[in-house]
Amino acid sequence: MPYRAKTSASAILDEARGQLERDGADRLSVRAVAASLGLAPNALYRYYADRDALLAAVADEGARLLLAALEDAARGRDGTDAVRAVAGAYLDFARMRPALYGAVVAKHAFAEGFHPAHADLWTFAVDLLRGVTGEATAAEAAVAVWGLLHGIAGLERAGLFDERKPGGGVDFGLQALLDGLAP
Amino acid sequence: MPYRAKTSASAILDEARGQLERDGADRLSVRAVAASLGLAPNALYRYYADRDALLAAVADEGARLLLAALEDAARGRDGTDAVRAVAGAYLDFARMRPALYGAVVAKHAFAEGFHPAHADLWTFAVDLLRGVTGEATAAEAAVAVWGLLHGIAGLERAGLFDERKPGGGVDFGLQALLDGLAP
DNA sequence: GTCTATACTCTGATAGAC
DNA sequence: GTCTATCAGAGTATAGAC
Repeated sequence: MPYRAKTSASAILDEARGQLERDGADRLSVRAVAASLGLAPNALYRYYADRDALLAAVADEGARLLLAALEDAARGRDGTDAVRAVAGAYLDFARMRPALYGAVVAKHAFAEGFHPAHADLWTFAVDLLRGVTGEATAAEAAVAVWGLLHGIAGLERAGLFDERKPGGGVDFGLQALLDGLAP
Repeated sequence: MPYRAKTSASAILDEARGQLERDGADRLSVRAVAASLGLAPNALYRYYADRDALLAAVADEGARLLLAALEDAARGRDGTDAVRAVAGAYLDFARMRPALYGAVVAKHAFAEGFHPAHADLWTFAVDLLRGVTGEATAAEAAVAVWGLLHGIAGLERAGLFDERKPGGGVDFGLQALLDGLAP
């Protein structure tokens, strides 16, 4: 074996995630990742088919990290308390790791192929809302709550609240939605 | 005047919007737009400083089109009826013109510089919700409703609902939120 | 003042040698 | 599994034709 492995899929993934979080998803470059690892410009193609595959792997890793943060927030709570705590953790994640969050919820993040971590996120959300609405409408409620959080995060990132920030707009909306969802 | 103008800012904008809606924002190329207009690869730089400026112009145009669609939907209605009609029009716009919608709500769409069309969208949303909640909490309610719609649109685009579609998840969430907002 | 020609750098990607 | 070499395409800067 004239050429021994100098890297690994996980080392590449770590470096790619770092660059994505630092510079944004748009500027994630296969070549830059390779250079940071001391490799030839195309060495990564042994591990990931193309740039999109690398991005998808970063997104899956991000979904795992997000789920872990949400589970932490929910531990020891239930009902609307749990939802409120999870909502805070969700928005914190979106605020503190915007590029990684963007990759998690990017176009086709859920649909394309099989993404176990994304499926786990969805299962977690439905389980969480089951404690508020009961079994019958848990899925619909999960869509609503997740939608509200995702939307708030997106509008925040787009800068809608920069100057005309309505104090506590997030809590207000979540409270109203939980009121409306109460059985 | 030895050289008559072969193009104009609005012709460039139209062609750019067409290519963005056809191929997606990622693949909007200054060179391709120039080629479609029969110009040299870099002729557009007389009209737009760089690719980002062109993209911002397309986003502003998109915000104008979205606002027009929402105003159409609201005409002749008020209260929760108006909100429901506008919500339908909003999601239709996001579904039928996904790339343009994405440009309207993209990162820094609202914050960076002065975007009159985006400000008009925000004003419209607050006016709309004032008819439901009254003056005191109209802004917070607008954040909540817009957030819900934006989030649902984003999760739809990401493919969350592709196979486990909860029937009428959107209507369910909007209804719950309106219930919670009712004074 | 408007467009063309040219060139530079960076990107993703492929082919084939070792 | 990694390398070198190479390609096509992108954004963009500059110089100059008219």
